[in-house]
Amino acid sequence: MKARAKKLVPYRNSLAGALLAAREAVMAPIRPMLAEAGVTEQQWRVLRVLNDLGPVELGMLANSALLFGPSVTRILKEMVQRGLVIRQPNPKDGRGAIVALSASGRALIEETASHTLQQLNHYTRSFGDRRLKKLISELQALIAAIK
Amino acid sequence: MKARAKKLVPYRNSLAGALLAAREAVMAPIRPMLAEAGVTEQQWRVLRVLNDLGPVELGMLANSALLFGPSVTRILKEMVQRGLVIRQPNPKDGRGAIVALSASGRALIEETASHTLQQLNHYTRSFGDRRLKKLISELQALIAAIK
DNA sequence: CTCATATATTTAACATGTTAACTTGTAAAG
DNA sequence: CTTTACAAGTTAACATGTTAAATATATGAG
Repeated sequence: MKARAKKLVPYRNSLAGALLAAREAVMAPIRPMLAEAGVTEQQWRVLRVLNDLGPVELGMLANSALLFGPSVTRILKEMVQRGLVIRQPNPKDGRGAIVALSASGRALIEETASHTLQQLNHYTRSFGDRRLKKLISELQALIAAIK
Repeated sequence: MKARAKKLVPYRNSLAGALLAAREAVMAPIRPMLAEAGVTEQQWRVLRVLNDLGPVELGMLANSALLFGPSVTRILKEMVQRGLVIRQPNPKDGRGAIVALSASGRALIEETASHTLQQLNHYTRSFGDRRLKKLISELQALIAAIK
């Protein structure tokens, strides 16, 4: 018998391992689409969150897009230059800033979403629409349970 | 009437967003434990996979630990120096190498797992043992479905 | 055997993740 | 007011992610 730590299951069967593997499997076909549109996965998250929330402060953006503050600073620097987002000082707070989608950022979302949603359709056909919705709600329930 | 393209849901309700958020929530309490043991999350994945599989080639290790080849090269360089793993040329293939756990690597796993498994217990108590197992198997089914 | 092609790993280059320290502005006692 | 504590972003430093190119060896066709 091979000496193996007693209760550890194989990594792919672990919670963290399954989550990471699933995320990788889901994103693998989507990343090329984002590359086609000229955005990284993180830039895409920023665009989506701005699309969800409208103009927001950087801290809120970072939390919502699951990014760190320094990453947001860096990522926004380029996105502002490319004209995808607009950044303005926060009139309510001299320390902070407000970021919002530009028209061209919005256009990029529209165009790219048409491709990624097609891929999502493929997932729902393979896995089941209801089943996929259930999986997502269970993930959210897990997050709520362990917080 | 033609089927209309579905709209983008809020990022946290998307499949990729829920997977990323769940992974982050699960790992947040575990990362400090790994830091305590002196390993990064990626080094921990390497140790776990070696524990699962025994001595393996680098390519297999990279795939199993969900790492890229260059990352494995870099990570192993330090782990070999620290004596956590042992690296030897592959007698069957002059290009490759074989990596295996050292005794101290195995000891680190044993000790750290006792902490991480305790945290996992907390998850199962909050979320339900059966429910958690079901979630993991659904994640694996999703991976299989979209491959 | 020799050439062409494929595979395993490394190196290099740059983007992002991650933590800590720093800067500036806000808020609240006193 | 002024002092002190806190909060928002940035900068800096280093590890890892990620792709492409380079190196070395293996394999198969002729």
